[in-house]
Formats: sequence, C-alpha cells, structure tokens
Amino acid sequence: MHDTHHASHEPASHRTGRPTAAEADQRERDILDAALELLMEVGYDRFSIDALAERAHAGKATIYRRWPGKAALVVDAVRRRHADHQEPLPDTGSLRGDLIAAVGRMTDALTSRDGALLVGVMQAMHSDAELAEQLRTQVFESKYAAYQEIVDRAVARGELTGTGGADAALEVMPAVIVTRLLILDLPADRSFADHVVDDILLPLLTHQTTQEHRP
Amino acid sequence: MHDTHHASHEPASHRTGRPTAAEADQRERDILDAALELLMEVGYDRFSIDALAERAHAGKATIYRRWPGKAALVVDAVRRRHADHQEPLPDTGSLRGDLIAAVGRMTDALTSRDGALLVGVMQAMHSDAELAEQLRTQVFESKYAAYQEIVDRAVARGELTGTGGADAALEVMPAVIVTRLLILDLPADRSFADHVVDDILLPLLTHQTTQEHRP
Amino acid sequence: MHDTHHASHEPASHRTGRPTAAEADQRERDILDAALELLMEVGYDRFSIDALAERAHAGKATIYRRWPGKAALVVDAVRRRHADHQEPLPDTGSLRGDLIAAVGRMTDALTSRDGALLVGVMQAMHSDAELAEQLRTQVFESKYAAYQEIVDRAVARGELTGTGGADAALEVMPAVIVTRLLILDLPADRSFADHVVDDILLPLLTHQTTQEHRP
Amino acid sequence: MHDTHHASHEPASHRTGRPTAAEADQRERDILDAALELLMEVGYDRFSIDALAERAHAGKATIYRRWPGKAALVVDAVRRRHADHQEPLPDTGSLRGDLIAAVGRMTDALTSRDGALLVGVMQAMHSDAELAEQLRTQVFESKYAAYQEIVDRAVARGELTGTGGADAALEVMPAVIVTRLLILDLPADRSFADHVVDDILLPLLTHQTTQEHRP
DNA sequence: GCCTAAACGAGACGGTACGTCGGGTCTTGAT
DNA sequence: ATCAAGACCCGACGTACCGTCTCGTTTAGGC
Repeated sequence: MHDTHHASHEPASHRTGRPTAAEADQRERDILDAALELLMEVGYDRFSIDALAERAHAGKATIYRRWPGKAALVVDAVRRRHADHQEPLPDTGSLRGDLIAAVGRMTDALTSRDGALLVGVMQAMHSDAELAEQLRTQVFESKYAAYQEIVDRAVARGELTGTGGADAALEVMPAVIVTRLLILDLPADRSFADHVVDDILLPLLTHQTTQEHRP
Repeated sequence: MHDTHHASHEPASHRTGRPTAAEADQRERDILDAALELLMEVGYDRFSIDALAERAHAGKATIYRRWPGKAALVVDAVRRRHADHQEPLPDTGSLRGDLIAAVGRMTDALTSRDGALLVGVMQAMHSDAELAEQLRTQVFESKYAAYQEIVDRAVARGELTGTGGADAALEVMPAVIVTRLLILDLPADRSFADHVVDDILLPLLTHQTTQEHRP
Repeated sequence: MHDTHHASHEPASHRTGRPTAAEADQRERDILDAALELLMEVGYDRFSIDALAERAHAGKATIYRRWPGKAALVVDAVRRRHADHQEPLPDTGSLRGDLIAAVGRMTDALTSRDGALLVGVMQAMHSDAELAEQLRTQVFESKYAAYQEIVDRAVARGELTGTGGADAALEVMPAVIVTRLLILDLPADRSFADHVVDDILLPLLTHQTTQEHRP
Repeated sequence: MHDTHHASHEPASHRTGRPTAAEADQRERDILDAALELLMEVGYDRFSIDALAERAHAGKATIYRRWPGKAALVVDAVRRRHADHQEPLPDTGSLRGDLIAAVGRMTDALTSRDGALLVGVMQAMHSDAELAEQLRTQVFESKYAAYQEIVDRAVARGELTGTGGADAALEVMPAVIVTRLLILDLPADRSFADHVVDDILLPLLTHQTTQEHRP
C-alpha cells in the first residue's frame, strides 16, 4: 500500500510533465553531470544509483527509464564528457612539440580528477559489449584523427620522410599512457611525456624500415 | 534425526579439526582454485564470496579468516596462478624468435579463458593499494627479468649492438598487449605477435639513438 | 558492486551468528513486538518493512527470511499478541455480569490502541488464505470456549433452562461488536455493552423455541 | 507523419474536446465501470490507478481530476453500483419470507463476484472519514428503510404484536452477514439465510420484553 | 466562421516501498 | 583449534505505483 502524501517543499523551480525534446536532453545532461561529479568523488564501486538519484534530485525510475543500469550510465557519462572536449590540438611548430601536446592532452583526459573513473569505465565496458564499442569509437578513435594530423603536419614540414612508423606510434601512445595510469598507477607528468615522445614515439616514427632482422 | 542422505556425493575428502600446516596450505590452494574457476565462469562482478564458499565447500568465515575481502582474494588467486607458470622462456636462437615467444607467453597468461578476469584484477588493484603493489611486483615485474634476459642473449649473439631501446621496448610490450586485450577487446593471436615484434619492439631495440629531432 | 565497510557503532549488545532455537524465537518476538508498536503508531497502510527493519535494528533479509511479506507478518504479530492475553473470564456471579465482562473483553481486544490495526489485519487475512485460517482459529475461536463457559455457568446457576439460543448468541456477539467498530466506526463503551447484552444476547439466550412463525 | 495504423482497434468512441455535461457523466460512469471490473479481477490491493487508466483508456489526470485518490474512487464505484440496485423488496406475504428475501438481497449485494471488493471498501473507508460516512449513509442505511418496511408489514398482518426487537434485529442482520462474509469467509447461501432468520431475527423480533433477568 | 477555453490521452517526473541479493561479522556444533 | 554452515545487519539493486504536472490535440460555445 502506498498512501504517500508528501508536502511539496521544493524551491518552486523544477517542472515535470511531458517534456519537450530539448528539456529531455537537458534532464539527461543534468543527470550525467551529477553522475560524473559523484563518480569522481567516490569512484565507480561506491557509486550507487540511489546516491545519484538523490544528488540529481531525480527519481530512480527516471534514471532507469533512460539507462539500463549503472554500467551504461557511466559509459554514457564519460562518452559525453569526452565528446564535449573536442578541440583540435594546436600546431606547436614542431613534431616533437605536437607529440608532447598530444600526450599531455591524453593524460589530462584520462586523469580527470580521479583514476577510479577510468577503471570503472573499463569495468563498465566489459558489462555491455555494445556500449564498449560506442566508447571505443567515440572516445578513443576520435582522438586518432587528431594524432594522424600531427604526422601529416610533420611530413609537410619535412620532419618526417615517410609515415612508416606512424601506425605503430599511434597504437603505442595510448597503450603506454593507459598502462602507466591504470596498471602501474604512476603519475603521468611532463617528464613522462618527454620520455614517451623521445624514447618511444620519435624512434618509431623515424625508424628506417630496413628490417634486416627478418629471417 | 533424519538418517537420510547416506550416499554422500562429496569428493570424499573433507576433514575438519586442527589442520597441519600442509593441510592449511592445501585448503588455501583449493579455495583459490575454486575462486579462479568461478572467476573465469562469471567474471569479477558476478563473483560472490557466497558462491565461492558454496563451490569450495567452505564456510565464509574460513575465507574471511585468510583474506580481508573479495579484492585481496582475487588478486591472490591471480598472483598464485602466475607464480605457478614461471618456466623460463626458451632460447629460440634468434632475437625475433625469443620476442615472439615472449609476446605469446604474455598473451597466453592474460587470456586465461576469460578477459573479465583481467578487468576484475585491475579493479581489485584499485581497491587496495598494497595488493596492487604486490600484484605488480610478483606478476608483472617478475616477467621483466625474463625479457631482460632475451635482450642479453641478443647482445651476446651480436644481433644487438647496444641496449639503448631495451627499456623502452620492455615498457611498451606489456602496454600494447594489455591495451589490445583490455581496451580494444581484440584477440591477441600469432599475427598480432608478429606485428608487435616487427613493427614496434625490433624498431625500438635497433633504433640508432641519433636524436637529431630534438631542438 | 558492494564494497560496504561500515564501522560497527552498535551499543555492544546484539549478537549475530547462528542462534540457538531460543535465541531465534526471541529475535522473532522482538521483531513482532516492534511491528506491533509501529502498527499502532502509523496504521497498516503506512506500516513499511523498511521502517520495521530500522526500528527493530534488523536487516530486511532477516524479516523476509521469517515471513513471506507484510500481510503474514502483521497477522502473526496480532495472532501472537492475542495468544499472550489468554486469561479466563472472571465469574461475576450472574449471567448478565458475565456477558458484559465478555463483551468488554472483546471490545478491549479489538480496540488495542488503534482501530487501523483491525482493518489492516482483515486486509492481511484476505491476502493469504492460510494465515486467515490461523487467525480465525487462534484468535477468534479461542474466545468461543470462554463464552461457552459463561453459558454453562448460567445453566448451573439455573438462570438458563436450556441452551437453545446459545449458539446464536455466540455467533451474534462478535458480529455486532466487530461491525460497530469496523463498519460503523462507533465507540464500544459500557452503554453499548449494556445494549448488546440486554437487547440482543439475553433475548436470544432466553428465547422459548416455540417457533410458531414457521409455515 | 506516419500514416500507419489506419485500422484503429479502438471501440470506436473516444472523443476529446470540451464535453457536454452528459458526456462528462458518461466518462465518469465508464471509468467507474472499468474500476469495478478491475477491482473484481485483482482485488483492492493490486488495483492501481495506472492499470485503471490503461484499461479505461483514460489519462491519470482525468481520474485525479474527479477523485482525490484510490480510496475515494473505489468507494464511489461501490456506492454507485449499489445505488443502481435499489428496487424495493417484494412482499412475499409473510414476515419470514420477507426476511429471507432481505437477507438474500443483502448477501447478493455483498458478494458481487469477489469478496476482496468488500475488504477493499472497508479499508478505503478508513482512509477517508467523510467518504466512509457517505458509504454508510448511502449504502448501508439506505437498506434500513426497506427492512423497516418489512416490520411494518408484519405488524399490519398481525404477525408481530410489538416492534420491541425490531431495532435489535435490524442491527444484527447486517452484522452477522458481513461478519460471515468478511471475517469467517464462509458462503452465505440459502441455508444460512434460513438460519439467520429462524435462529436470530425472528427470536429477536418476537421476544417478549419481560426482562426478568435484569438485577 | 473564427477563437478561446476546457477537458482529454499520454506519459515523464520526484518519490516511497517493495522484495532480492551480496558483503563482511559472528556463533554454534561437529570433527 | 579449526571447520561448514548459516543467521545477522547493512545497503544497493531494479520494479511498481503514487500523485503532480505538462504536452499537444480536439471540440463546444461565445464572438
């Protein structure tokens, strides 16, 4: 039996009723923003739909009406967050400068206040294959285009004669960064960026493909 | 009271009483084996202490007496599993062969039936810093020695003139493998091993450190 | 994910663990007592398992382990309460006095602090047929024996020559009382008891069964 | 946009727009009819406004515009149903026949397909005092006039010399019927009607008020 | 013949309570 | 002394209704 009679002591602004498409979008965005906040404060594990509902002044049903569960919600939140930060990488004038900027951009994106978010997202990815694909496409691969541009600029400048190692470099860059943050749990500061660029990326990009080692 | 169930379908061995040290060790190993099984079947999320207790015919108290919680238990299980597979890498006679064997060994180790185990371990790592350190030391870094040996052998053979890129290569190898399995969720087969060795590791190892690109 | 770590700030007395039969009974009684308290405070409708769990310092699982739902719990609580109040009716020396005492006892039993309890129990009865039967047997019919004794005493005293109307009187008494309290929502005070006894029960009991009205 | 669904499977009548007073009345009646149907199918507890809205092809707002809540709606539904069945009791030619007809009429009215309706109404009564009063007045007391007429006819026939027990009989009749149906959950068939009339009502009506039992 | 106003269906909203499940603690009785 | 068994408290889960509100549509009746 649910004979709930609750006096509406709301601060007057917060409409319900059938929303316009724009309003529905806004509600969704508000909830995702609250989710990101909460996620950064407590991490994925202690993140609960109940807590999110309270913080976002939302009913749990409203949340479950839009997302099938915690995993999808978190992936969506992160996906949308990264979609918002899609400024092109600046042209620093040199390949090395561009690469360091790119590494910095990526580490910043992955270290937004809390590393737990990252592991959480990864766990969420494995809870739903489709969402994982979306996340990979919209977050990771969207970055690849920017990095490809860096290589193109370097070729134009004459810093690179061939793009032989470009693919390898683009594959390795996120790998070493993610591994450092996730597995090794070490900071990704400027000196690390220098190290990645000088000891890994540039060697790969400038490597002469005379593979005399093959049998 | 009820003398039914004479025919016990138990696997015949299950004594209690004060155990010897060897028996205690065996009990621990049994539980960890059951944990690994369960982990591979259902993944970290749906892995529950209750389910483990039932499967291992153990009381929950017995489990909590040995491990402080789910995270530590899972880390311990994985740690011990990898400790069991510590055979030295074979000398294939060539650097490239050694590297491919190493990559294969690592992918095998990380693809033990279910990728969910991997993410689970990573999440467990972030739940307890000390356990994470243990895991890094005993699982990851224990592999490093083997890889270092590969480089040494190559130098001895004359395949490498310097060990300039060795550190970078050792850093990159686990990174690209883990990233492929964890983030990209792609299979790590033989052609991938070839790709890693030929396009990434060998270039890094044989790179002439004439860093004319630095400003 | 449930990484709950809660500091036990209990006031030191409240053991868990596998209980003895006596302890289990006590736990059950404690919960039922809390349920009755809560029931009388807020009525059946606003009675919630959540609130009961909090008040009884019990987990919801503990409650659901013992009762299949709110209805059964409430019926059980009321059943046990009435089982506790099984003192025999006093011999007042006259049939009329005995009857007035009996009516008073019944109204008291049905007006224990809150009428909402009554309707609640009735609603609960209709949610589970078996529980309804138990309630009828243990609460209502247990009273019948006491009323039968009143009639027997009156026959012994010579106040009644036959027990012709006894069954009818025993059937009518609870009916008029329950109807007054439940349907008419009127108080059942002393003057009502007088009315029931003088205008209904005694006429039925003393009626000469010369039913010349039958065709 | 989409001109699919040409063949509407609606029952052909469903206009919106500003309704006439007659149309508004009809809408109300339709909703109450659907409510009664639903009530008899699932009982008061599982009766939900959402389900009613769907079944009656009505918006929830339309329902809440007319009734303040579930309790009032249900009471109204039952009240209106009984208002529809207000035919005078037939004169069977004898007091006993009239009484049996009256008892039959009452049991029929209270056993409309499902007993759950009855308890539901009672619970609804306790949720709103004013509605309870209306229900008592319009459903129960409206019957009283009919029963009073039976007594008058009996006096006119000479079957009754006085109306001493008339009030008591009128009080007892609904009580025993309601109790049998509600509390004891027993059927109220013809033999029960005989029993009520012969063993309870007639004794009370024909009782000589020589109350020698009083002290 | 427009135009305003009322009532409608639909359904999203903030909430409360539901019944289930897992985490980690603790105790009993048997071994 | 140690075990399995399992009850315990806590709290998150996802679902169902509650009663409120707003949409966009449709018609009636005053202009």
